[in-house]
Amino acid sequence: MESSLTVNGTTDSSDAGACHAGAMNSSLTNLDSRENPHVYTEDHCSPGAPPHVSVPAGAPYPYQHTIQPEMVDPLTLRFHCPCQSAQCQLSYPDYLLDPQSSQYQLLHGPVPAASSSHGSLPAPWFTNEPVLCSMMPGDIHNICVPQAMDQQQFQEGLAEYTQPVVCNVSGDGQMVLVNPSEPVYLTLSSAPTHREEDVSVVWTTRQPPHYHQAAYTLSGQTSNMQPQAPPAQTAGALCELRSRKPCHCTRSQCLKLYCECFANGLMCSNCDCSNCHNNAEHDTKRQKAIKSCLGRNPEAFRSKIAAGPSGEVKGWHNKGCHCKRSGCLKNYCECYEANIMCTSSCKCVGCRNYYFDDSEMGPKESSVSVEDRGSLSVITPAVVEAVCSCMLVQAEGAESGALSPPQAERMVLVEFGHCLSQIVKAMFRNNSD
DNA sequence: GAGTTTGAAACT
DNA sequence: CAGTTTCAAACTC
Repeated sequence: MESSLTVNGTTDSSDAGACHAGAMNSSLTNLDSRENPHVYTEDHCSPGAPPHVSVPAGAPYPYQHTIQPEMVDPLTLRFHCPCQSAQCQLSYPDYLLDPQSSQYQLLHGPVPAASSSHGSLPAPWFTNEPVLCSMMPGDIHNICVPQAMDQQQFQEGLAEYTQPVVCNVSGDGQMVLVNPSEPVYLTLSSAPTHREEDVSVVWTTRQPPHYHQAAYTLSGQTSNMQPQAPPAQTAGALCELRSRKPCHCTRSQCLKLYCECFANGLMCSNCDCSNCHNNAEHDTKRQKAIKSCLGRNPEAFRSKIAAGPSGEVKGWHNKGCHCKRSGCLKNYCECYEANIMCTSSCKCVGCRNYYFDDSEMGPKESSVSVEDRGSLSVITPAVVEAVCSCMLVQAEGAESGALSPPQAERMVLVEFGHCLSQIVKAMFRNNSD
């Protein structure tokens, strides 16, 4: 998962030095789950990518801070320490880490829902990575509960988890901590997000007196997360989701990725589909279909749109589009539809959906000659930021190593050379396509 | 609303 | 992995 937060505790001071090629080639990402899952640093190699660790957890370290709720950036859902130090290393608070005293734990590794006896829980929808603030709004379906499950099913299902789940939810800054060892019946309410047709999810409970769940809202004007009283119940609906457009499938039984509901990890509800099997009544078949899709592509249910450089939703298409006739200027194009520009990952023909310095222009307004596209599609804002980050890492490394200014300058320039080399290679690849 | 176009997903 | 078919959404009239 190209998630934003990661976690590990490997001592690896070479990470920073290893920044250049990896960051440029993989274009931001690479979750780096290693031994100690509890500490992470901001990643300066690849904006939007998971931070990784260069100092072991528990080691005395002046820049190590504990995550506080107010550190969550309401827009990016990432943690930002107020110390602003490039070397800052954040660790999860004790209440999330201590399995003895805490009702919460971080969830690591695949959720064992696949072994669920009744098979009702959506194992493939759960991320394989730690989920606390590591998910983008578009990933909300990763923690969705099948909407047709009744209370008993839901409780039975959750009871099978041995670890509580810490869920980060919605682009509105909602975060929910759920303890499945004392499961409660969750309901969901929705709120409008950046796209009118999208709906983000807010988990709430029916307020059992002892429920171990906390919902926090980051209101627009305040940076402090305050416990939020559960909103009014949305009786019945366990899962309201983004992209709640009804599908019109006729032949796929809504059990293939052609079906947008299925592709979003949703059961069909109020759709115009025929012969639909994407519902609780056909759960066995549905689970089989999910497995089948994951067999073909383990990332099948992940959002195709990666986060942008600062973690915002707008970023780039993971696989890239393959448009041939639309010029990537119609909604047939997945990039255009997501209001993002095509990148070097795309294999489109005659693309006109790319960035040109028309400043405020988005992908749907900008224009530039097709000939320039090869280079422009390589030097995306993400790449520029990645280059800057890599150079910054070198500068910081030089600083911490007490190198002389000329030596530091040299390190930075060498790094820049590495990055430039990668960019040029990418341009040639692009132009030769 | 019917028919056409389009490109992703699925299949071979 | 490339080519073909299937599919459903987007688009046009």
